[in-house]
Amino acid sequence: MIKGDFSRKKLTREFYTGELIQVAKSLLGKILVKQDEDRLFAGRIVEVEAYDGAVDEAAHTFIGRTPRNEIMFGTGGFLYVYFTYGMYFCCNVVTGLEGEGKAVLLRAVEPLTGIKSMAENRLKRTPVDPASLTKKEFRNLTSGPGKLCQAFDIKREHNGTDLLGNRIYITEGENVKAGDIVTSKRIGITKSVDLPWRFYIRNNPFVSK
DNA sequence: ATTCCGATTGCCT
DNA sequence: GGCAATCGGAATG
Repeated sequence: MIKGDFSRKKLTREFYTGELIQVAKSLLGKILVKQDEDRLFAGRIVEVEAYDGAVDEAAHTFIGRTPRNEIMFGTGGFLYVYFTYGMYFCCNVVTGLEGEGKAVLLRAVEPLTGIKSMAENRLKRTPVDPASLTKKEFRNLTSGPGKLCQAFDIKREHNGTDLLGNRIYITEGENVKAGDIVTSKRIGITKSVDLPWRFYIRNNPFVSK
């Protein structure tokens, strides 16, 4: 359905510079695309979390500007990629304006294109026959922030990527009905734990946990 | 220089 | 459900 479909419109700078929570919810159902030299990856965004350095102790920007969070303090529409737990990467969509320090963590996507490559990246062996994956293995390709970055091969070098460029970008997708968006507390954090800033598509099998 | 610990995952009981 | 893996960023000495 999406494979080979380049007709969908890219999200604009105006979209990304909008209000954090609005952007976070609106990202659900959109298509994350990564075009490598030899491979194309695409997945439908099904789970996100919002982070806001102005009020949110869990945000990397809460402590003020550092070399690490420089991209997150920039203007909306750039990718903030960070390394965590000594072995994983997580990627965020920066939102708002220069200096605000707001971003949306991409927590899970539903694989659409490049599934064979995603499986090879996740299982760390090659070749992999996608048809041989069990339902559980298939779900496990992109059902978490570290998993989706490994599947898409998103790493340190992609920090700061302009989402209006041609390497990594997000396009329009299928509309998600408001009633299908679930709001909850965020996962895996120890500060500002009560902010209801996790959003996901109801009953989607790729949503983490 | 040293210490602490994390926006995670996978394996073990 | 518990916990180890693994390392870089930030704080502290």
